[in-house]
Parts: sequence; C-alpha cells; structure tokens
Amino acid sequence: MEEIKSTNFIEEFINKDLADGKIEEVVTRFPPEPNGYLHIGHAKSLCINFGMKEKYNGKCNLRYDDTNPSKEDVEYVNSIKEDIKWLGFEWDEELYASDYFDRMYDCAVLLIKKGLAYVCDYTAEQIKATRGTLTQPGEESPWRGRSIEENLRLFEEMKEGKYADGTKVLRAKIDMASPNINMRDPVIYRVLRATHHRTGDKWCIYPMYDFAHPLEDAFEGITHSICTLEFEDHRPLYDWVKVNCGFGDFPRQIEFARLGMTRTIMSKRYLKKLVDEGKVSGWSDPRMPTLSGMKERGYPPEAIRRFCQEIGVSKSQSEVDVCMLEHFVRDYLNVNADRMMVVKDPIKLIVANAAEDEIYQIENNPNAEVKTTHAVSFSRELYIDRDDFAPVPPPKYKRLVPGGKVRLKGSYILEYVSHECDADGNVTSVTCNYIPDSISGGVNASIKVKGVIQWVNAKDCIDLTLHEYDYLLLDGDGDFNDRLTPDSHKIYPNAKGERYLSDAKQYDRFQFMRMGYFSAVKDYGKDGKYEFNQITGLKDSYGK
RNA sequence: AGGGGUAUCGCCAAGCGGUAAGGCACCAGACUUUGACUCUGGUAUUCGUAGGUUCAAAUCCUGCUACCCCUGCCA
Repeated sequence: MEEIKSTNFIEEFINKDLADGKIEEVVTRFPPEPNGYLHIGHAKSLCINFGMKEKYNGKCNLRYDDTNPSKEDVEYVNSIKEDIKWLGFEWDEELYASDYFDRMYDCAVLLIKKGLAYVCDYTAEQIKATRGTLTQPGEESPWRGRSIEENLRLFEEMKEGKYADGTKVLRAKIDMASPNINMRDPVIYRVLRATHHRTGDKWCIYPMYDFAHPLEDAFEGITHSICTLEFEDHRPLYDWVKVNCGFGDFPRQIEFARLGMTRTIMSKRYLKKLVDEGKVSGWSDPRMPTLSGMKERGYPPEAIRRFCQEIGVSKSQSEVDVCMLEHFVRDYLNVNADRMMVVKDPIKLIVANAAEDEIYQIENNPNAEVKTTHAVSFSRELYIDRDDFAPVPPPKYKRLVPGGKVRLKGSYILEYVSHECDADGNVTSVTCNYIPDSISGGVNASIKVKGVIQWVNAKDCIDLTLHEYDYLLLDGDGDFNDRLTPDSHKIYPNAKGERYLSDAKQYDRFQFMRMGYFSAVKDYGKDGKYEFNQITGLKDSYGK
C-alpha cells in the first residue's frame, strides 16, 4: 500500500503500522451500547472510524456492545442502525458482543487455567472497601489464592446458575497495589439474571466491558480500536487481556477527545431523563442533539459529516462552538436548499395597475450548481410581510416606505401609492403600482430600488405551519430554569416537509438546549405543487 | 504511592529545531432581484509559566502552574 499522508495523530499511528508492515489492512469498528439513541458526539466517532475505512480502503464493523442486558433494548439497536445509514456510512459486518459469549467464556477459563483469574466471594461493597484509594494500594482478596481446580469448578457453577446475583464474581489476578486502579484485580465476569435482548435467558453471567471489549476486537481482527479519552487508563488492562488470551500486538487501542459542544447536552443519562419525563416528544424530538433529532430538524447528514471533518481529532479536551455546526448546515443548505417565498405576518398588497394575472419562472436556488426554476403567479392581490412595509421607516430601512419603491423578489418593481390602517393604527393594506417591464431583462429592470421583498399571491397561496422553538435553560446541574423565548430561533418547513433551522441566538452563561412548544402560525405561500418559501437555514436576511 | 492525559487567537486546530496554516466567530469595505450568499482586507511579534541548550525553540532539556479522567459486580 502506498503511503497516505496523515492529517491527525490517529492516522500517524496507522501509517506507521502500515509502513512497518505490521498490518496489511485497516480494520476499525463502531461499538455502541444499545442503551440510547446516537447523538452528535457519536457522529464524531462514526466519522473517525468509518473515515479510516474509507481513507485506507479498509473495513469497519458495526458492533453492538451488548454485555449488560439490564440497560439495553432492541429499540436502540434499530435506531442506531437507521442513524448510521442516514449519515451515509456502510458497515462491513453487523455484529453483537453477545455472539461471542461462548468464546469469551472459554477465554475466561483459559485465564483461570493460567492462574490469572479467580472466583471471588466478596460482595460489591467488600470489593469496593478493599480496592484501596487513589493514593493507597488495595488489599488482596482472601479468595485470591484458590486453586485452579476450585476456580474452574466455581466459575462453571456460576455459569450454571448456582449462585445468586452479586454473590460471586470472576476477577483477573493482576496487582492490588497498582497505581492504576483498573489493574487492581478487576472484575471480569458477574452473575446477573436479566433477560438479554438477543440471548434471552441463556446466560446468567455476563462479561464486563474491560474483559469483553479487547476480545471482541481481537475476534474480529480489528487493527485499531479507536475510543474516547476516558479509556486511556484502561489500555493496560486492554492489553493485558489481549496478550494473556493469546493475541499479539493488535488490536491497538487509540484514544481521542470526545466531542463537547456549547449549549448542547451530550450526556445520555440526561437525554434519557428528558425523554422519560416527557419534556420532549422522544429521542427524535427536533430539539434533541440526537442524530434523529437533527434529522427531524432538517439538518442534512452531509453537513454533520463536514462538521466532524472540520473540527479535527486531537487529545485535548475541547468544547466546539455550536455555531460551527450551524455554519456547515447553512453552508450545505445555501447550495442545496430550494428557495421559496413565505410571508409570516401577512398584510394585503394591492397592485392597482395590474391588468391580468401572470405566471413566470423564478430560480429555485441561485447558488445551485444545476439551476432549476419553479412557477410563481402574480395578480392584483398579494400578501407581503408586515415587516416589509414601514409607514415611518427607521434609519437605514431598505424596504417599502411611503413614497418609495421596492422590488418584489423575482418580479416587478413596485411604487407606493397609499396605505390604510385600522382604528389602532395598524397597517391593514398597502396599495402600489407596478412598473411595467421592470422584471429582469425588461427595459425598466435597472431602476434602482432600496430593497427586495418576498411576497405571495393571495389567490393561490397556502397556509403553512411554522414551528417555533423555545429554549429551556439548564443550570450547571442540569435542572430546568425559567424559560426564555428568543425571537430568532424558528424552524420553517419547506414544501418537502423538511425543516431548516434559522440562526440561533447566543447565550453565554448557561448551558441550554432547545425546548419549547410548537405554535401554529399562518404563513402564505403557493399551493402544494408549486414550491415556495424562503431561505430557511440561512442567516436572517433582514438585519436590524 | 497515586496514576493517566492535555496546555498554540473568543472557539476548534495545523505545526515535529529554521523564525506562527486553515476553519468558526468577529471587524471594515465591495457586490447583490434574499439586509442572505459571494468577494476583498483586518485580526497571536507570539505558542500555560520560569529557567536552560542552540547561530536559531511552539518545537529539545529542567522546574513549576492550570484543567480533565480514574476508587461501577456501567460502557
């Protein structure tokens, strides 16, 4: 294989292993525990692991790390699968840690036979009490010296169900005085009576992560087991299991810093709480930082991948500004999202000199690589947004004002004639004349106007539902605080039902996530077969 | 007897002894049938800190400091 330039430290490891001839193919894996939905943090891991497969033309397996039946569920394995596909990744093999339970059991027996594991009768409390502390060594279990024969017999009896949950465990015999607490005779098998979502009640003992993970990796021929930083301390144990169970230099564990993002809750525990307490409609609620929530929100998967690519990979603890994610969403949408016109708070606009109805084509997206158009109809009665007409214009106002001109996007230039107000002084309608031949290409098209506004034909526009999202502030402990209702965070559905998020307001002093309500607001566009509406997912087009 | 990590612009992040890439954000102009987009220009004399080695250090050495992770029969 020819040498490939590395762009991060993980690739440096891989390139070295390749250059040294230690491996011929790169094999990675994405190993979620099916105990929740995937979120944006998982997207980073997904992009790294599948990224290695793509870059090195290797393999990447999807493997469910289902070694704790008390927390796991098939609902999650299905959602995980869907979300990975949605992001656009293809795994080579779909595997389950539970498929290896027999082989893992055999490995445990092997360790016992080598005198490297023993059955311990301590309770969880006793194990904790004798583990020592960060600064003091632990003390050895009185069961540490059991004979191999006795250990073999007891372990088999554990498997056969002779012992109650929590009464016996299998421990690796390593070093109770190790400064690395993970090496102080870690538990590698526990008795646990719970129905497993795949193996049912076949087993009543289950392997622990530290024992299971290196074996899963080794069984599958994983070359690089990429995980997050908090497992760095576990690497010696990972290697201990790997070597003592008869494997060589590979797989190798490499750790990177997990994704932290401003204003985003990434703790699975807390996300689950939101779902369980009904604060959100579910894991796929558009306010959730889950992949399915972002999908619901209208985030394109390409944007998420691009984001993951651009934030890079390192070992320094970091918190990426959520603006970065939103940038790549906008960046993608700018080129790929169809533009339609929408009027949020309509007032009637009468085109006094309009003779007959017209239909013409306007571009779906002027930034698209392949230009397409859609039909728009024009008539004597239109709607424009209340914000787009100012009886008394503020400074620097660029839209319609008494005595002024403005262009209807994709259509004619309008000249103000008059306007009417109700008893409270609210504008109820505006009357204008259009300037003939002022559509693009016409002889009057070059007349200078201050601004361009969106509009819809009153005759054939349709109502839309505008989903408005509120934020719920969370304090440092993750408890709910008072509500805040920023005005700039709205989600507009387009004709395909996709929703794009507008730019978010910034709050510095709190962690918070999107919460709130859906409010139905009348919007006016064209009927279903015409595309309409506006620049969703882009920065507000009208500044202050 | 504690161990393991990390420290480069407001936020990510390149850099691997030869004199601080890039992206986000921000600021200023230009352009514009979306006040968007696009474009142009501007943003670290300095790399946690104090010393040392060297003609030359963010990069090597030494000592400090700050932050993160580890005492589940979770993963």
